[in-house]
Amino acid sequence: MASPSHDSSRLDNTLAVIRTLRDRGPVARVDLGTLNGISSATVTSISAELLHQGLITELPPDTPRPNGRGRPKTLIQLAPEAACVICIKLSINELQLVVGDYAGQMQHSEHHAIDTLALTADELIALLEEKIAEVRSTALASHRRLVGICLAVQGVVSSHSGTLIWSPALRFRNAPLSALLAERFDCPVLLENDANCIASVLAAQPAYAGYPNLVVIMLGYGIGMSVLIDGVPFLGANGSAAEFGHSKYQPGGALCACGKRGCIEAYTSDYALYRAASDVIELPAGDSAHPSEPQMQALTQLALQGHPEAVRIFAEAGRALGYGMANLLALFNPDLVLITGSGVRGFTAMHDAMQDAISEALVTELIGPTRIASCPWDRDMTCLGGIAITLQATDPQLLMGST
Amino acid sequence: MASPSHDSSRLDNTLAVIRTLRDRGPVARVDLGTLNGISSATVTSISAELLHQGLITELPPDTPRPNGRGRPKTLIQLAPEAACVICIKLSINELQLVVGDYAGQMQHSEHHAIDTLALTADELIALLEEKIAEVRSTALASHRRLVGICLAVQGVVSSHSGTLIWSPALRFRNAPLSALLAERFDCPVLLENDANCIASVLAAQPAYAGYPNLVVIMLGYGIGMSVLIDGVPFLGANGSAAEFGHSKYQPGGALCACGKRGCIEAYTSDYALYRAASDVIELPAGDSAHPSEPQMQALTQLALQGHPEAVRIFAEAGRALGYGMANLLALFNPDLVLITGSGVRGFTAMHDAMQDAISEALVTELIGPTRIASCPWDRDMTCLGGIAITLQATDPQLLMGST
DNA sequence: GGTATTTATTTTAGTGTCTAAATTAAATGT
DNA sequence: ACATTTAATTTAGACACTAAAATAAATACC
Repeated sequence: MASPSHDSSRLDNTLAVIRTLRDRGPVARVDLGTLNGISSATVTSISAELLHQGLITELPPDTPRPNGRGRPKTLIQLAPEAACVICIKLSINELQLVVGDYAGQMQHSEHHAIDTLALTADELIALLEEKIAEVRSTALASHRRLVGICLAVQGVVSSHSGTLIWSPALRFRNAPLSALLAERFDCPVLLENDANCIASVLAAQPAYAGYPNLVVIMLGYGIGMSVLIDGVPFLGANGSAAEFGHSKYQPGGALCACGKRGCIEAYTSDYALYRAASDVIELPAGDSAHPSEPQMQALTQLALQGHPEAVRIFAEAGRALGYGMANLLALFNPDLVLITGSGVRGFTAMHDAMQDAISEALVTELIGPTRIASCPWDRDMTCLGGIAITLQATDPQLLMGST
Repeated sequence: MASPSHDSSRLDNTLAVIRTLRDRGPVARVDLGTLNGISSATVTSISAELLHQGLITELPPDTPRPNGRGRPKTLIQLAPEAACVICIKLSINELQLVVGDYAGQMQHSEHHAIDTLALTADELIALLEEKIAEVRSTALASHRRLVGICLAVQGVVSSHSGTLIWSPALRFRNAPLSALLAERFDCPVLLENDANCIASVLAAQPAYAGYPNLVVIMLGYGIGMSVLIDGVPFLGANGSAAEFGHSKYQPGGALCACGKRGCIEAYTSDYALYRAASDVIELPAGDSAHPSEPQMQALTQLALQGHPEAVRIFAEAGRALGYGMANLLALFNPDLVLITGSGVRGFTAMHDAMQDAISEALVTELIGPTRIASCPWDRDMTCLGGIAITLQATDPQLLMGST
């Protein structure tokens, strides 16, 4: 219950300094002090230590910087080569591998088209081992060590235990991925939900700072969500919190990929939209259960141009989204809901029906002050987020280890 | 973003000691050390200070206690008279006033039958001022000072700003209650949701320890909920989070007291059950929009005894509750859901339909490890919780003030 | 009954971390 | 050249914690 503090303040302050440097690039010692509420004497002491460990470097004093009167600031920055992490994004039919440096920047990225639904658990592990080993050997040429690996997976994961519980990209379930890879590569392997990775990146952006309760909804092949409370993803008991896509719109309603009926996802996801449309509209050929990006763009265009059936389908999707959102507002009362993911392409066509549904569902007192906004989709955000999360998680060990 | 620690560890440790004493009664210094992970030298130092301030006392050494070998433990305990708090529970047609001592025990309790729905905001404030003033004068005869007042209200409150946003017990809205009373009585006035008060009490019970993500649902005239994450109520942006009663079961469904349709409350609350029943069953006379406890008990008896219409109505309520619960499981993934409130009297009659609805709504992966249990209803829990919350909130000032 | 043993509490000595203030460093302005 | 400004470092001191030693207060055993 109660569990107070020993003297962990040096570690806390060091981590805060590193985090500030990672979030904002080169910063001077004075500013590190004011930003983190510590004296510059302490910053001097901390940075001396980090300099000694090779985790940071001073920028050469001749670097162009805004000068005024007085002694110029000496900016310090994280040493990119001090460490690296590998992030693997696993989504339906695609594997993305990315190398991030100690400053959190993406150094290398590669995509592989994989028939993920055909893989067994063992085949997936073998594939991951192979790809990671390749990427690692090149990464280690320019970085001192590999401090962590992140698996960013669409679906339900138990971050704490490192077990993949269920993913729409895979046929098998309950696979303890982290443990096996951690042993093979001798470093921590984090298993993260893709939406949490994306949300972490968005939350760090200045535009979305100052929203302590942030909900991020990802529209796409499925519907993902992340709830950040003071910047920390809310995970729940076993990591399967924030499964917005499978919260209910209509008991006994449309069939969802999960096998149940009436989920928001069964109305608002790519496959749901395409399924509803292919009955009544002539659309590009292809796998209608797993519509491709061009297929979805064609459908979305129809809706945006006013095709009556397409308009109706997107409105119904928006209505389901709105009812789901009403539950979010009632239960989480967030400061901000951000809607992103590849499915934002059609958000304009859903927006009005969504707003109407929210007003229909909730009295104004319960809608509260929540701001709802959409946000352009950048496919690399997942891995950037995975890198940031992994570096932050492994920093304590890195600091302790090199003492 | 980042905001690390100064040297607040003395305050933290002192608060932890006080909290342990409040939760567990008299404890020896050694045990305070091990329970809180601090050395007993530190406990000696902290308790010397608290003794000096008169906030704790040592128990006389002859007090009967389990003896073994070695020097006997000297138990210390909070001094009840060091301070007091007043907690007022405002619910429909009733006002309860309670005085709590510094050890968190209830010292005095009184109930007043009030036609709350007839009150204007000004009349409520006047009434509260009068009642609080009375109770305070007697409380101050035996306690050194009044450190805080707690208003535990059924409905939506903004704890941070001290504004009552909406309550089913009152006709007016958006009343800044805390500020006015705080000025009048010259002490902090906390505004809390009644469900959060109850949940805090339950979470402190040993039986429910070890559930970091705890959801408490209160069935009764309305439906309340509290989400505790590591023992702390989740409030959201303006305090109106956890409005489970107004999350949706059926778009366009039954009419709710809030004016919208399809809320869980419109199926599962006392008034909803009684409304559904009074159409088809002969029931005791009375205000069917605000059924009394005897009225509800009569109806519940019918369902438990197998009256077909009553059974059907409770099953439908259970189904709505189950669908709502499914959303909770998907979105919060709690370790434990506790169902309490006066409405637990009918929980047995809802249980099976609730479980069926959950299975119908969610795949097992998303139901996860959550345990669902009911818990007997004790009407005094609200004020006990309000006292505990208020003491905990005001302890820092009390410590700083008397330095 | 006296002494050893056990356990609780307090005292002592020492460490780590922080800050304010003083000092040093490195620029610009006049 | 020298005053001014701002940054970074050094110094001196305060606080809080812990481990270990000392003290206190009981029981156990002979």
